[in-house]
Formats: sequence, structure tokens, C-alpha cells
Amino acid sequence: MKISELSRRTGVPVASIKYFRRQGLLPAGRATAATLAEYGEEHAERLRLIKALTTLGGLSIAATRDVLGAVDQAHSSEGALGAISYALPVPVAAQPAAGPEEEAEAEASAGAEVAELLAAMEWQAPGTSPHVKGLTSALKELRRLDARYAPGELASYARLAESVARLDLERAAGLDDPVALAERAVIVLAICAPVFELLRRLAQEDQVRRRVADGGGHAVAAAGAAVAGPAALDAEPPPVCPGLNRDTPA
Amino acid sequence: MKISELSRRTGVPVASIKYFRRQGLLPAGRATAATLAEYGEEHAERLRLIKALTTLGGLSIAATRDVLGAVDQAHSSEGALGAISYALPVPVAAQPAAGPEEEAEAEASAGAEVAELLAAMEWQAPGTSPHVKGLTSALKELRRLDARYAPGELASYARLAESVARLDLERAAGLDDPVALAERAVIVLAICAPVFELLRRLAQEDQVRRRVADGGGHAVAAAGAAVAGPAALDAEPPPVCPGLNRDTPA
DNA sequence: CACAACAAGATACTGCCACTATCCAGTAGC
DNA sequence: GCTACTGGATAGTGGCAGTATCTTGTTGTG
Repeated sequence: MKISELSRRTGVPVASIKYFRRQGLLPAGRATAATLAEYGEEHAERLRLIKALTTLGGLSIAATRDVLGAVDQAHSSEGALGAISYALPVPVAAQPAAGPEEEAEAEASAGAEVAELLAAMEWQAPGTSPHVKGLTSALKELRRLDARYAPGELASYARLAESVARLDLERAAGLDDPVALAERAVIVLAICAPVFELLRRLAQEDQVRRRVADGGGHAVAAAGAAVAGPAALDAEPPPVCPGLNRDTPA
Repeated sequence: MKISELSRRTGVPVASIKYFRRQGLLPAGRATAATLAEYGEEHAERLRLIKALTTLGGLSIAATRDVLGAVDQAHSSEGALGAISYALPVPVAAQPAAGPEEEAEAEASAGAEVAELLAAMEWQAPGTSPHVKGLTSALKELRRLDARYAPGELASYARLAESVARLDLERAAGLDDPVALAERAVIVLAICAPVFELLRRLAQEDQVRRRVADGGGHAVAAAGAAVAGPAALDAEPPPVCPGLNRDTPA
């Protein structure tokens, strides 16, 4: 098919398709002449994946390129899941430290906390893993915010995460074609993570609602009350920090 | 303290502090003269929270403003948790539909799937909840990608999400001051979500590693091999889509 | 009291990113 | 031959998150 039809079938503008091609996200069509190329179903498929990664997964073009590159490795090399997992961006960035010496101290103790967790869970992961690094800096930041996990809390979360991961792996099982597996893995990793986050929020919402219904008095119940009553919807409009003007006046 | 000291103590440039103030994220200091204002510890605290939300939580300035606005509601109104939860951005965007009629069909069946899940879990949530809407559009998108959840799979995830939410709520318990509770809630919701995601990835990494160690042959094991061997680190450099030139040549 | 150093606020500018529009040949098909 | 359309290159747009500059006013030290 020609680019205009590819555009029509996927809903992606022609200019964007060209852009993705330039960025290395989409292979070029099979050229039939100097100014004509033929696109196939695999291009439409790829475009859907690109849109899913960027909009649902929230990935940047560069991250999407890395992830798709890892998917393409599955064609040739034997390993892809690991590369994909490593290519997906970790939602934690390092912070500039306030002071150098307390920074080193925080780094060390957060690192120890992570190592302890890995040992307790019997998880094997190299210290070079971006997930280990990300977890370390996240714990460091929580420490700075004075909201660190209580002893054992992190392990409780880790046990649940392990169950989730088991489900994830089961979803990927049964696929023998490495390419299909790689694409499935991308979807599971990049898109189902937001889904789980939504489930978590829904569950929170439900539980807050229940505590409110049980009767007030408790701080959590009181603080969550807005979600239960009709105020929940009214609460949206005026979220502006009081007493402050803004660049963009409504 | 003056703005320069606030900057020094938090590591945030003066210009950025002014910018946050303009954007309504940070209250103005107490003015002592026409060109002089006094900042307090609460400003430093707020700046830390802002940086945590934007960098770790990945929130935009606008989203941060909404969330902080919800936090500030906790001072006056009784309800905050719900407003905060609703103010946090949902990591799912609606997609432009390919065709109008199949779009409506997908919307309806995804909506039914969500309703069914809510009923099965006995979760109470209004159809207007952004989480319900987000979940619906995420399922719709998965359907488009031909990667929908198998029957019961989503419920399995939901049960785990419920356990996670229970832990979340426990973490918030014990705080009676509504302001402290609101700030804790923001941290739990916005920052601990990435932490859980990291734990999940770590658990996946570990399990893939184990399956590889068990012996190859299985597709998941083979596809994950890269993560176990020394190739895991070598696999990072060449993630470029093959045969493609890019705007930004290395 | 003069004067350097700094503060506050307003405004303008910068760099990055994800597109989007324009332009230029070169077919395709009537 | 003529028009509609194509692929490719290049330049432009709009939003976002800061950053820099400018003006005016204040402090506090010699």
C-alpha cells in the first residue's frame, strides 16, 4: 500500500509517518521507483506499536527507538526480554545533592537498603542494572523527603511485585515465536504497567470510600471524604494554590 | 531566610524558585519591604516536594500545581486524599479512532469489561472517575493491539493491586494531622508508584534469569538470555533499527 | 551619606521535543 | 502532456521548563 493508505488505515498523519521513519522507528517501505514505495501490513502493525508506546506508555521518541531496537534484536540474536527491560526508561532521575558529604551517606545507606532487599527476596540482579540504580536513587529521595519505608514495608511490596511479575511472565509464556514474544513483552512491560497503576488507584479509591462509609473520626477517612461525597467532582475546579497569581490567567 | 539562602539550602536555582512562584506552586515569602521577602522552613519543604513530584513522579508543572492545590485543600476542607488521587495524572491518553463504528464497539466492550471487573472485585467507583476512564481506554488500546487480557487475568492483577492498595493505606494510617497526611499521600501516590514499578521489573529480571538458568529451549528463557550472560551489558550499544538513517547521526 | 551588593518582580529569551508544512523532483495513469 | 500524488529533504511551529536580563528598591558598611 502507499503511504496515504497507511496513514488512512492507522490514523497517523503522513507527515508523522515520515517523521517516524526519519527517526528510525519505522523501516522504509520497499521502493518500487525513485519516488514510490510500497508499505505492508507490518508497517501498520509497527505504527500501532509506536503510537501505543508513545501515548499509553508515555515513552519519548528516543526511548521508543531504543525499545524497538531491542525488539528487532529478537529477530537475530537470542536475547530480547532483557534488552527490552533495560531499554524501557526508569521513572526516576537523580537529584542534585544538597551537600556532598550527606549525599554520600544517603547513597551508601540507600544502597545498603537495596542490597538487603535483594538478599531477603533472593533476587539476583547486577549492581549495574538500571532498576537497581533507580531503586537506590528513589529510596535516597524518599529519605530526603523524610518518608522512607518502615522496616519490612519495602519487602511486603516486593513480595507483591514478585506475584505481579509471575503473572507477567505467565502472560508471555505460550508464545514461541521470538518476534511475537518480543512485541508481547513490550506491551506487557510498557503498557500494562500503567494498567496496574490504574487498578491500584481504583483499589485505593474503593478502600478510602469504605473507610469513610464506616464512619468518620479517623484521619484517613476524614481526609478521603471528598472522594465519597458529591464534593469529589466539585473539588476539581479550584485547585489553585491560594493567594497566587499565575503567568497564565484563566 | 532570603531567597538566595533558600536556593542554597535546597539546591534549586533562584530563577527556578521565582518560576515556581509565578506558576503558583510555591507561596510567596512574607514581604518585609517592597523588594524584600522572608522565606521559612515550609518553603524549603515545599520546594523539596515540588522537585520530588516533577523529577521522581515525572509530573508536569501543571499537574504539580493541581496536586499541590489538592494538598492545600487539606488545610481548609475535610477531604484531600480523593482530590489528590484525582489530580494525579492518569498515564493513559485517548487515541484517535481509526474508524467510527468499530471505535464505538471497542469503547462499549472495554467499558463492559471494566464494569465487570468492578462488580467482581466489589469495588465502588463512579463512572466519572478518571481511573475508570483511563482503564477503559487502556483496555481499548490493548484490544487494538490484539493483546487483550485473557479472561480472569485482569482480575488476578486486580487482587494484587488491592493488596498493594491496602499496604498504601496502612502507610498513611497513624498520621492524624491532615496536612501531614496529605503530603504523605502525595508521596505515596506519586513517588511510590515508580518504586513499585521498579520492584516489579526487578522481580521480572530475576525470574527471567532463573528460567534461563534452568536450561534453555523455552522461548521465554531463550529470549531473556541476554540479561543473564555478559551480553546483557553489550546489548545496550546497538539498539538502532537496522538499515535506517536518522536525523541525528552519531 | 555614598555606594557596592543584593532582593523582588516583570519580561524576554533559550533549548528541547514532537510534530507539521513547504518545497522539490519524479512517477502513475488517464 | 497534464494533473494528482509520491518520497525525501529541510525548515518552521507550538508547547514546555526553565534561564537571563532589566528595573526598581533596600541593606548595611565605610
